[in-house]
Amino acid sequence: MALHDEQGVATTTFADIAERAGVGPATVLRHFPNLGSLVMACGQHVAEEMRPLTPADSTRVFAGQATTAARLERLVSEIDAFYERGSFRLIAAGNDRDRVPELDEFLKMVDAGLEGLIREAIVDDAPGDPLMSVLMALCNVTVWQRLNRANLTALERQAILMDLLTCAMASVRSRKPPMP
Amino acid sequence: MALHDEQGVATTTFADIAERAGVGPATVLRHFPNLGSLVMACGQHVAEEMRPLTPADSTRVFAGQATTAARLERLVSEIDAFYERGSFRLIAAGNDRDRVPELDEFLKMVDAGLEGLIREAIVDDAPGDPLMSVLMALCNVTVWQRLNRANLTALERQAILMDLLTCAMASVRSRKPPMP
DNA sequence: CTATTGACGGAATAATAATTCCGTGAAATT
DNA sequence: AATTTCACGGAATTATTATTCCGTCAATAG
Repeated sequence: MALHDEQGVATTTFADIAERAGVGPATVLRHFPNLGSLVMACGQHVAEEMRPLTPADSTRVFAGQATTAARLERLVSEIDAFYERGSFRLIAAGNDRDRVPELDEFLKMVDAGLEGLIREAIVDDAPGDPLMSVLMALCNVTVWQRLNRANLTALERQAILMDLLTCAMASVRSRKPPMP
Repeated sequence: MALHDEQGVATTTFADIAERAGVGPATVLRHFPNLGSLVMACGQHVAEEMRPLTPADSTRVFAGQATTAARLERLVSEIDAFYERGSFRLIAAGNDRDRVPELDEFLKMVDAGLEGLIREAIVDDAPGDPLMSVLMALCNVTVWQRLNRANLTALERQAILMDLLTCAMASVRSRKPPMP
């Protein structure tokens, strides 16, 4: 995992891993007969450290929040914390996702989990397909990454994202008048 | 360029290129002694097809637009067209940017150009560092990509992005009261 | 105490890709 | 017509990495 963090997944060689682990290359190969199995194994630990968001977090995160705005507020705070934990690895995984199928799987799962949680947050507002796409776009890790690089405190960052999500909801709704 | 589009830059081998070109591997190597020079050469053509935005486009794009809102409107339309032309390759390049220095260079240039044009659009509003970061985040190609995948027309897409940029400006400004 | 098991890892091998070499032939020059 | 030049590309070479092989050793079972 350290090496994958330092130099990326696909560029790390089995020999690199063996050396860092202080064992022979053959030993690494025995435990992980191919890159896929190694990535899967790392994935377990990565997921633990990163704690991806899923609809299962819904009750914990949204407990007692009656309004959509209140839930969005909580959602943003969770997303911020999540990316604080995992943005680095999410981006690294993204770089290699079409070289390593297991990384693609993982990222799809993370994405699906996030989408589910967002749905829970705005469940009152009958989220349509376009709205969800827009919200997912705003909650993307690259957006967070750029916000994070800005000269902003965590609270400012969250406030801005909150504003953007709210704005997105209004914007999409205004363009899709309810069917008569 | 076709092969880079089909299977990515770093995964394409010189032999692949030679075969596709109907020549021997050595011939490709003579013209492009290393991957970097090949990428640079492709970059010329890619840039032509993609026409990255730069502050130089300012006069053409913003001609006669007196208000910030009007300029933003034009900006969004340009960005949308730009990504329509180039999002595919921008993303592919992004995947290999830390394997191929030349791709990194290229993307930095594109980014700088876009940032410059955005600055021109909001020049009236004394753009601060944080605001620019937020706007750049929203104008990121991955955001566009997700909006594009949504069930939206180009005009809807642009309208939403326009709303988001406007909202971002208000949001950042409200959080950074002018110094007394 | 001896036999068995199985993880270990250095070294050999295979696979893939980059890079060099060198003979060939077509075009340009004399 | 003879000579020079030079791009070409098949084949050999090198480099890198994955993968296999097999002898060694420590722990465990009998």
